[in-house]
Formats: sequence, structure tokens, C-alpha cells
Amino acid sequence: MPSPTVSPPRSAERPPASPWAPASHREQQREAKRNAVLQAAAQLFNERGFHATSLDDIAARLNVTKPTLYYYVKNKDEILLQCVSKGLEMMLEGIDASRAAGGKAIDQLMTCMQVYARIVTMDFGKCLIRVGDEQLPPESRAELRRHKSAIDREFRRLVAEGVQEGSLQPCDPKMTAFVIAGALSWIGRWYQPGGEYTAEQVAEQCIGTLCQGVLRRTDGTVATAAAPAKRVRKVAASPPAPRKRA
Amino acid sequence: MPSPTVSPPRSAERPPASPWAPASHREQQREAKRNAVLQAAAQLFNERGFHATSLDDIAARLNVTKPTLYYYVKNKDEILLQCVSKGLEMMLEGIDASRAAGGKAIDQLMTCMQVYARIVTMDFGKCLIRVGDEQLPPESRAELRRHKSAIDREFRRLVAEGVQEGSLQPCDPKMTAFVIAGALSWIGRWYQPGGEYTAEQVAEQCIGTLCQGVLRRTDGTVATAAAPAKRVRKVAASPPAPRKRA
DNA sequence: TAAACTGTTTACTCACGAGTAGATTCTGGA
DNA sequence: TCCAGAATCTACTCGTGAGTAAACAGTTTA
Repeated sequence: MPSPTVSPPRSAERPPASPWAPASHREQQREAKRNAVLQAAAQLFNERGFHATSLDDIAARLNVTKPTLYYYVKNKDEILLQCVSKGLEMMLEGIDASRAAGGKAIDQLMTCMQVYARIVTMDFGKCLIRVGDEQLPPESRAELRRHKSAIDREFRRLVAEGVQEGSLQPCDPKMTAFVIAGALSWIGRWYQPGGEYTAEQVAEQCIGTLCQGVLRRTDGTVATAAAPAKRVRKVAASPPAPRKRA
Repeated sequence: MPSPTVSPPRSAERPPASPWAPASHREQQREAKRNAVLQAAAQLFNERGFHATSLDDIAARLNVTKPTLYYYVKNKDEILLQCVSKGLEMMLEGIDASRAAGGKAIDQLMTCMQVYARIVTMDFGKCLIRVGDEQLPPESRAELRRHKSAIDREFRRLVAEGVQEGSLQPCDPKMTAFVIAGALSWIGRWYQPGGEYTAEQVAEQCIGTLCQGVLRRTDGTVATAAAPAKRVRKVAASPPAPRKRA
């Protein structure tokens, strides 16, 4: 990769549009507006479903008209794909971060669960789990599925390792991963910000229940590894910084 | 209400169409066909989503043409409503049965979980949890939500009682009910008959994980009340017999 | 065998929503 | 102050899918 040269003279014959040149105000604006389109779309998709949301609906929410949307996105399918991708992006980032942080499998698993629970309460995360991938055209759908199953694989791997290292109950990692994903995804179905609990509290309680199980134990023992509520380095909160990956 | 008279002569002037008269062959046929319509619709809704499924699709799967469907149902919304209602019907029936069976709260809860897990693997059950209620017209939606929250309430009640009687971990029943419903509903999202496990095995494993939790316990103790796998009287398997309820 | 009803089809209507062409307004530089 | 490009709008096209009218075929009853 060529090292960034000194910032090029602003008034070059052809503005070089180099990626290293500071993004112009225009470009920033454009990007911000594009994001607003996606955000509004994600919200509406979550409220009404993909097919039940028209581009006019989205445009109306942004106080513009339909053709304006086409200035920022290619078509409706692309909007959905982008929304879902943003959700995935956050997930993958959080998972990568938790892996990078290292530690025992169980610790990484806890972090992943926190990340997962947090993201499904956000617009793009909700979109990811609410809007079925069957809505997408075949190619995008295949890509989406690949990414989703990457997440699933990571959960299974962590569960399997957790069992190995003795911190998790012996189990079928596949099933356990599904139980975890199910319980946490469900949050995105009922959680409304401004309710009885904050998103963090919900995450903590759900994860706690998943870890401890619902049955009362005869003795006073609680459980092995670091309690569920163990605060983890806040990771992948919201704005998905560009990440490279195959 | 007039008491049922002796079964009326088959060749009365006006065939009385009394509900006590044995259903004619025609009526049976008609009912069977209507059910086939709903079943096919449910399957397609689950595969493609409600809006992405056209009435022509449904008709094609049944080897008839669209107008034929209108001979059996009022419109597309009604189809969805009926599918979802059938799913709800099964749920409510199962729950009623488990309550009627009596016993400790934890036993009833186990039964309910089994019923729930079983039903979400079936066409109408899947429909209930996959197809968002936001697709329905306001009135039906409200009714649907009422019924759904009745199920939720029952789960919360059982959890609360279970805590009372000491068989469940102290917890917020609302949250725990959500975790249970989430993990079990999720089954309906990934389970495909003919896979590695049967629906029963899946249910058993998931319920087991929910009960015991994923964390390994330091001592050998397992848990209090009757193990998760405890076979319960098979209840509300499939065909929802007509049930009366407000 | 005719009348009456049941079930199914062909051949439409009509609304709605995705997507586009081309005109128009706004804005940042020279 | 003017211009070029950016951004947005008005006014369309066109396909699809819900729902319907009316004809036709099949079956039962008199």
C-alpha cells in the first residue's frame, strides 16, 4: 500500500479525489444523508415489515420524495441489504474484539452475548433478526447466510471450548448456541427503549438466566466462572467503523 | 337454547342444517379443502413471508386457480388470521390441559414448554412466531396480541409460582418468561424436519439447557425438581379440536 | 330430464408501489 | 455574478397482485 503523500494541493487541475484527501463537506453530508435513509428504513422495516414498507413511507419519514432516495441508494433491495449488513457488521466487529481481547472461552462467550444482546436492541440489529433473509434476492441472501452462520459458528466454537475448559456444562454446542441465540434475539422482538429496564439491564438479566438456568439448585452453590454481570470492556458500541474481512 | 330434538328426518322439506345433524359428506369435503388452503398458505408464509406470498402461489401449490381460494376464504388477511389463530388455538389448548392436569407449578411449566416447543415446529405454530402480527389489520391484530399476551401471562404466572414453591431460581418472572419463550420460539426459525434431531429431541435438549443453565456447577449437584426430560402426558398434539373460550 | 346448487375456471378491473425521465432549484467556487 | 454540478422535485411508466364477474362443468333432487 503506497504511503499517503503530503496532502495534495486543494486546487489541482482535476481534483484527485484521493481517498487520503480529507472528505469534503459535501461528501460528509452525502454520507450522513445516506445513513439517515438506511436508519429510517430500518426503523420502518422493523415496525411494519419489509414488504409492507413502501419507499414513499421511507421518504415521507425523511420529509423528502421518493426519487430523492434513489439519489442515495440503488433500489429497495439494496436498502435492506445494507441495513442487515450494518447489523452484521456490528456483530462481527464485537465478536472479533472479544476474541482479540483473549482470555478463557467463557469470558469471550460472555462478551459475545453482551454484544449480541446489545445489538439486537438497535435499529440495524433488530432488522437483522426480524426481517427474514428470504426477502432478499438469491445472491445477497447467500452472502447474508454465510455471515450469519459465521456468527453461529463462533458461538458454537466458544461453547465447545467452554465445555473443554470445564467452565460450561457438557452439551451439544449446536443446540446450546441456538438456545443462546434464540433467547437473546427474542429481546429484539419485545424490547422497547424507555420501558421498565434499560437495554443493559435486560441483557444482564437474560444472560444471567441463561447461565444459571431456571431451576433452583438444592445447595447454595452458584456457578463457576466469573459471574454473568462481569463488566466487559465496552466494545463495538455503535458506529461500525469500516472493517476489512474476506 | 332449544334441546336437541331426535335427529330430524334426512329428507325434511328444508334441510334443517342443524349442528347436531351429522355433517354431510359435502361439508366434510369442504372443511378438508379449507384446511388444505390454510395449511398450504401457512407453509408458504413460513417459506417466503406473508407479503411475498401471492394468492396465485397458494393456489398453484394446491393445483387450483386463485378464484377457487375465494370460495373457501374471505381474503388474504383472513387466511393469515386463521393460520395464526390455529397456532394460538393449539398453544392455548396445551396450556389449558397442563393446568387441568394440576401438580406443582414446575411440572405445569415443563409441560407448557414441551407443548410450546412442539407447536413452533409445526406449520401454524411457525406462522404464529414467524409472521409478525403487524401484517394484520388493526382489529385482528389487537385480538391476536391479547391471545399472545395470555400465553405470556400464563408462563409468567407459572414461573412466579415456581419461585414461590422453591423449585425455580428467584428471578423476575417477566424476564425469565421472555428467555424461555425466546429460546423455544427460535426453534421454529431453524428447525427443519428430517434433520439431525427429531422435534422431540430438540425440545428436550433446549428445555434441558434452559433448566440447567449453560454454566458448569462446581459440585456434582444437578437440580431440584423433576428432570427436564420427564415425559409428560402427550397433550394437544395436532388437530385443534373446537374449544370454547371467551 | 330439467331445475338447482356446488365447485371451478377464464378473463377481466383496479390500486398500489417500484423505478425513471427530465425539469428545476440550490450551492460552492471562480 | 455566473456557472457547473449537486440535490431534489413533478409527473410519469409499468408490472404485479388482490379481488370480482360471469360463464361453465359436475352433481344432486324431483
